[in-house]
Amino acid sequence: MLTIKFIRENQELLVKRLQVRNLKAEEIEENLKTLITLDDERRDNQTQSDQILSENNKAAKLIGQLYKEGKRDEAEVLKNEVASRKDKINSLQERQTAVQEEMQALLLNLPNMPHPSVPAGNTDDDNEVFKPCPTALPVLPDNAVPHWDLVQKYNLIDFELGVKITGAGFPLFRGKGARLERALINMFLDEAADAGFEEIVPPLMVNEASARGTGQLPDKEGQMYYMEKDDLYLIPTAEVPITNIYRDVILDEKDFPIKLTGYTPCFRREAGAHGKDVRGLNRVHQFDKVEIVQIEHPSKSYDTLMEMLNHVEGLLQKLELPYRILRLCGGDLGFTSALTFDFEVYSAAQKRWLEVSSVSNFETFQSNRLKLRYRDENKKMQLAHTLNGSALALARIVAALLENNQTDEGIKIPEALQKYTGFAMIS
RNA sequence: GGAGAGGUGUCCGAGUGGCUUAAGGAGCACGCUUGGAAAGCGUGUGUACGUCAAAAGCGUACCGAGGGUUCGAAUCCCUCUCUCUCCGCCA
Repeated sequence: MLTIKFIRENQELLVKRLQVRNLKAEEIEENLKTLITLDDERRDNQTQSDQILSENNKAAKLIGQLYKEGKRDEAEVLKNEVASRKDKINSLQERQTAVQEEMQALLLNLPNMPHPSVPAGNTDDDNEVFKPCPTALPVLPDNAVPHWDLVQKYNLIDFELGVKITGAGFPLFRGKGARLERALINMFLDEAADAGFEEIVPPLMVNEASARGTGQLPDKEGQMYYMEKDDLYLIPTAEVPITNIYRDVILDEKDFPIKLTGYTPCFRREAGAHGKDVRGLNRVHQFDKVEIVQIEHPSKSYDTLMEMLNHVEGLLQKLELPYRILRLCGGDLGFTSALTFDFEVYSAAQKRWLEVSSVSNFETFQSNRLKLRYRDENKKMQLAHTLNGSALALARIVAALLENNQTDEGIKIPEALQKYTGFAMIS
C-alpha cells in the first residue's frame, strides 16, 4: 500500500509509472485526485473535531471544579454547551469514518509503483530476458519422456494416490522421489544458512492480519485455502508468516539487513487452471518451497535484490540446470512488487521454460501495511524495505531435474545434491 | 471444551469516576561530578493524526481490541481476543 503522503507528493510520477502496468492514465489520475480530495477532507474534519474535543475537555474539567464549589447552575449551563457540541462532533466523526474507509478502499486497490527499469507490456511474452541461458539447452534423445512418465516409471510420485487421498494437484512422493524432495529442501536450507539467512519454521496457517500485511488480502483472496471455522488461511508461501514476524515492529538502523529463510509447503487453490500446462508437477495445489526474506534499509534494497538474484543463480548452477532470468514487465508484475526477476529452468522433455523462482523488491509497499519501520539517524520513523525470493520452489525443479537428466541407465543426480540424496542415480 | 484469575509505557509496578499532565522504581540517553569508573545529583525518554514552509511548540487520540454509560472513563457496563492456573481431551 502506498502512503497518502507519497501520493500527494508524487502524483505525476505515479501516473507515469503506473501506466507501465497497463492502467489507463485517466483512470489513475482520477483515482489519485479522488484520494487527495478525500485526504483534504479528512484533514479538515480532524482539525475541526480536535478543536471541539479540546473545548469539551476544558469544559469537563471546569464542570468538575464548579460542582466542588457548589456552583451547580453554572455547571448545568456548561453541560448543555457540551451536549450541543456533541451533536456536531458525532456528525463530524461519522463523516470522518466514511472518508477514511473510502480512502482505505482506494489505497488497498492501488498497486505498487513499478521501478523505472520495469518494461511496459501486457503478458509474460513481454518480459525482458535479463540474462539469457548461459549454457546450451540440453537436447535429449528421441526416446526421452516428460517427468509425469518418469515418476511413474521409477515410482517416485503417485499422482493418482494423491487424488484418492485428497484430490487433483496433491502429489504423493514416495521412495527415492520422497528422498529427492527432502534432499533438495535440505540443500536449499543449507545454502541459505551459509549465505547468512536465519532459518525459521513458521506456522502454516495465518490469521487475517498477516494475510493483509503481506498483501495477499484483499488482492488474492481466492488463491488461498480458508478455514472458515477458525478464520485462518493456509499459507500460499512462507513469505506470509516470515515477513509478518516484523509486523508492528520498530527497528534500529543497525538491525539491517534482516535475513530469514524457511522451508514450508505452500498451498494454492489455482482456481480455474486446467489443461496440459498444469500437467504433472507444472502446477499443483501443494508444493514445497524454501523462501528467503530480507528486510533492508531503503538505500540498500536494490543491491540486496541483486545479492538475492546471485544466491538463486548459484543454486541453479549447483544443480546444473539450464536457466534464464527475466525481468517482469508491468503487466506481469505482481500487485505488491516494484521490481521482480523470475528464474525459469528449461524442462527439456516438455521443451518449455518453467518458473522456479521469483525474486522481488516490495520497497515500502508491504512495510506500510505491516507498520514495519525503523528510526533513521535523525531518530525519525521511516518505512523499511522488504524483499523476498524463492530459493527455490521444489516441484518444478524436480520436474526439470528428472527430464533433463534421464538416460537409458536411469536418472542422474547432480553431484552437489548427492550428499543429500545418498544416491547418484535413480534406476 | 468447562471453571477461575488477569492484560497499564522499553521493563517492573501503583492506580475502583475529576487532585493522572498515568504515581513510584528499573533501564536507556545526555549533563554535572571523577585521574577513570561506580555511586550520587540533574534533565530527558512512546506512537499516530492534525496545525506550521520547516523545526520547536500546541491540539487530539491511544492503558489488549471494539462498542456503550457520563459533563468527565485506565477505572463502570457489553462483546471479542490473548495469557496464566485448575479440570477434560490429546501427539
